[in-house]
Amino acid sequence: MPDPTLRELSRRAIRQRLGDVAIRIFAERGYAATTVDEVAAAAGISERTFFRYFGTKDQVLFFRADEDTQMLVDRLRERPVGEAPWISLRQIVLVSLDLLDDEAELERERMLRSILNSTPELLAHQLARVADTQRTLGDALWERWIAVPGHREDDADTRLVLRALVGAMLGVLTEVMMHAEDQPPAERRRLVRTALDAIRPGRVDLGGEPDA
Amino acid sequence: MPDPTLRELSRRAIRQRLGDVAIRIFAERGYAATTVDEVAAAAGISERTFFRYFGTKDQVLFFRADEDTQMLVDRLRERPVGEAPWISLRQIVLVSLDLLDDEAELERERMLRSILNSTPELLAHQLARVADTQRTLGDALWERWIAVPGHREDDADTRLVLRALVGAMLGVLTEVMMHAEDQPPAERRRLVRTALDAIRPGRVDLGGEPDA
DNA sequence: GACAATAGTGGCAGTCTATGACATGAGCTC
DNA sequence: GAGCTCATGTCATAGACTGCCACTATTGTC
Repeated sequence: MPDPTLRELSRRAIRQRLGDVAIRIFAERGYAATTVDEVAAAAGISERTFFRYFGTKDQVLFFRADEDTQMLVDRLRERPVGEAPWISLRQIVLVSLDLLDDEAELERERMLRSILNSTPELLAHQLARVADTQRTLGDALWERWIAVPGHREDDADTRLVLRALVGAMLGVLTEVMMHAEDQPPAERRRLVRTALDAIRPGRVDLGGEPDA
Repeated sequence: MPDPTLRELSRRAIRQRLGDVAIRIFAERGYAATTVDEVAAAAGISERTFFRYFGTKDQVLFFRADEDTQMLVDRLRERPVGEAPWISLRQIVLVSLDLLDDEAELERERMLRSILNSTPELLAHQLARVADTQRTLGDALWERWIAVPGHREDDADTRLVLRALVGAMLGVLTEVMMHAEDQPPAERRRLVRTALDAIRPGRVDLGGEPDA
């Protein structure tokens, strides 16, 4: 990022501000009961301009999550080539949970979850996003897999298994985030770690049984 | 059903007709490009009345799927008590695939899939529905499990495993339906059967390794 | 620094989904 | 058939979006 031009800075700032304002108002008065106009006004812009930043009312709640997905993929790419897939996954997930150590971030996550849980339409959107993350991470894992000498590009079975691995991991993550939402960050981290270890794959080349 | 009163008959007929008309028009002209008013008019009713049959525009595409879920649960309840969960699941899924032998039903499923795949919002709705089916079937499976003498109601591990079983099964089903949509029914049935056998659980009391 | 090209903004009108209120007319109970 | 309930249509309205146009701010060029 060489040139954070003034326009670009302003754009990011307004996006951020809209995101913060929206999540707070939605949490207070409810998602359906809040109009886009109210959110825009609270952020100091017109309704028309809101829709130039976010295509729809709900996107204002999810743009941060898009960044999270990208962060997971980036971190995955930073892991050493040849590391067993399950180990890589476990690592990047546990690191990303550290975000919740930040008090403000934790509070934000709480509000977001309460909004999502009380609006079926948003929950559906969330599921679609998880499915998307699963696909993206699965592809990235596969790219890394076939980059290892000796691994074949036509190993369809393993490709499927890798997708399943991501699915299992995200499944655990969602389960814990949904059903242990009141637990402190440390406890949630422990739960995730325990669950991940419980379902680790049998195949050693995938990262199973590292201590056997 | 003792008394299919005239009103009730009419209501069902109109619902059915709306569903058929809507899916056809959406497939022809696109979901977003078609207004509710057009669908209602094509079915011979007013827009206002459409919303008395379906709360939202997209519900007209999913009410049949709701019936399918109910059918799965009903069929599960008809299986002998004490049958291993995985066997029961495999059975009811394979039987339900027979629906696609009906030419009209197959064509309908094709149109529906094409509409869903070209509208992210509908795909999200679909995912939410699958999640819901998973919960419902998981609960039903659990009810049957604890009805067996010797099985304990506080066996949280097994309860989780049962949910995971349903998740795995629905995962396979969705995967095949999405990625083998052009295959004839017999081939799809074969794929599902193969995949289900490949991922059957290890624990014998769940229905794994029946032929070992 | 002046200038033109480019991009962001608000206001306005209009479409579409969805809902409440009301009147009318069909079916249902006795 | 009288009285009742329920379904429907019409009308009006809120709220999410979108296209259009005029206006202002920023950028790049000389």
